[in-house]
Amino acid sequence: MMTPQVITPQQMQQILQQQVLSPQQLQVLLQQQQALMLQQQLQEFYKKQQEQLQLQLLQQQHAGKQPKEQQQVATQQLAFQQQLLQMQQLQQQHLLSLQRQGLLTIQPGQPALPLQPLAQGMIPTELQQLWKEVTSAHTAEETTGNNHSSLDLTTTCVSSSAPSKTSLIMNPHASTNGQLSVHTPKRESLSHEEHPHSHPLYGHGVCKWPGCEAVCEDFQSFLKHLNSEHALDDRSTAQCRVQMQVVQQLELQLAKDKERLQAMMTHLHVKSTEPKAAPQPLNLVSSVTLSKSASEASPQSLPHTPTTPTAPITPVTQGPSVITTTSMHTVGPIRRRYSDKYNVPISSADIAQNQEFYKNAEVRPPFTYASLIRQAILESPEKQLTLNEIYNWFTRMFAYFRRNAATWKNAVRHNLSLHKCFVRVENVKGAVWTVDEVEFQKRRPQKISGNPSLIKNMQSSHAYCTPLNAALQASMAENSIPLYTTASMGNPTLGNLASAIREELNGAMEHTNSNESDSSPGRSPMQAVHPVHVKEEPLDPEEAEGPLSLVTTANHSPDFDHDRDYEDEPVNEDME
DNA sequence: CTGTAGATAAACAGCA
DNA sequence: ATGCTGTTTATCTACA
Repeated sequence: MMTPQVITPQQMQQILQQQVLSPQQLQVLLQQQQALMLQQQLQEFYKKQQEQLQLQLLQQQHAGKQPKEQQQVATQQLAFQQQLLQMQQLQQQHLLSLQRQGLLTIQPGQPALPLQPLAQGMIPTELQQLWKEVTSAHTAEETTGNNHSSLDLTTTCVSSSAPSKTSLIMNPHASTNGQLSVHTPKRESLSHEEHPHSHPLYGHGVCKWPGCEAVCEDFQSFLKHLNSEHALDDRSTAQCRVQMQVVQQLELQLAKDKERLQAMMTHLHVKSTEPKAAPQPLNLVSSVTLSKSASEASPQSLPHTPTTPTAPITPVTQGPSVITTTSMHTVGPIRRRYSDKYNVPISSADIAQNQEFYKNAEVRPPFTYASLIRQAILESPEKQLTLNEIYNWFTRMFAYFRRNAATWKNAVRHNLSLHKCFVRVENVKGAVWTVDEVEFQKRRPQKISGNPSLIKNMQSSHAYCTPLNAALQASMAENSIPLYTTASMGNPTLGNLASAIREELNGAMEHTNSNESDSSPGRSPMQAVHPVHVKEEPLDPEEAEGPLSLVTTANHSPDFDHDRDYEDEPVNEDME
């Protein structure tokens, strides 16, 4: 059973679901899978990236001579670059996740192999760096961790079920338990890299254990916290599993994006000089950007991209990524508008991925304040939140909102006051804010004009079941987007985020729906995303399967309180 | 060009 | 006095 062979996601899910194996066994299994997949993926990825870059260079040379074609090509390239960036991001995230949990350790000899030859020219510096860190972290952990492996998953894991796991170490916090004070600097916290105490689970003065984020003044208190709050128990184990799920989702997403990238490359190889591509940019843009980003995919907004609205491009790294041509790393006050909505991610996997992404990367979420506030409120058990709880939600869910508190908090208050859809309700313990769903929908009545019947449908249907369901249903109806009911419902966070995102999609979708739903030959933007099919069973097994209930239990375990300490940014936040 | 919506900034009042 | 909460106004930008 432990043969290091890549099993299918379904199999993995099955195993996870049935829980026939002990958590430890599962983890070991997952490690294997992840390490294997990761290696494969990275190899492929680098190959493709290299190819692509060469292709782009060629194209650029050609395009320089043919002004007319240049535009198309440029557009395609932009989309393409986005895709690649996304891939990078995904890779980074993936590695980060694995690394953060200590799930990933790579055999010292192996990882460099596919990299070395490429390293000279093409590999993004951050990836190289990452590899170095991963490998060095491995050796560090291996040498130190072996000496005093205290009570942690590794110990139990290795001793109980997988004695032969020498190449893969699953070790969430061996180093911390073992008083390893100087840890290999992790890319995770760029701004903290100079700090002597750096830990993948510690950054910005908060514990980065998934869903925790307790404030720890210094590294010592963090260690204490880690040992007391995240010792080996059911909860930690569950959370660990959840994190594995997250990683798995990322992997799935990565696989899909790779496919897409492949298709794009194939397409460009074959047709890059074909004149037919004239109307293409539009379709290309809509489908591609829908999946992610590329505000610059629109030719008009040339050097202007004020920030990186949605593109999961972590500012985590120092060097600009190789393919980036424009400055993609600014994170500042910006004004994003509807254009952003075209960039909104769509699939369930995207959502999961992005949720995790926004939690960790200081990238501005592509949603309006109103949508976010609504989301926060709808996510709450009672569908009502105090202002402070809303603040907390923002900081919890989006790394971006862990800074510039004065600005966005003001904006939140402003939005609460301004929009009729937010209703203040006097409560025993003060005032809470609720959402008037009808009002919220009213905000842009004409926008859905492309589909009047759907509006009625939705408005009557969401009448007043739970706001969440209403929102989801409405969104589903409006956008004809398949909703992975099990997944979304299983996990309020994902579900609601999904609904938020779909909400934001309204505008964009209405567009594409009314204007071009059938104008694109084989791939309308919607189809490009997913086959239409509403609720119930998870669609293609790679998508939404998975015991998301797991996520729920872990993320919302009874004693899981995150509203505890979300004072603004953990004080000393004045980087930049 | 105009209207609308969102983001941001800021002034201000009420309250604890 | 201070900080938080909530309201309101103004300005700017993006977009249809």
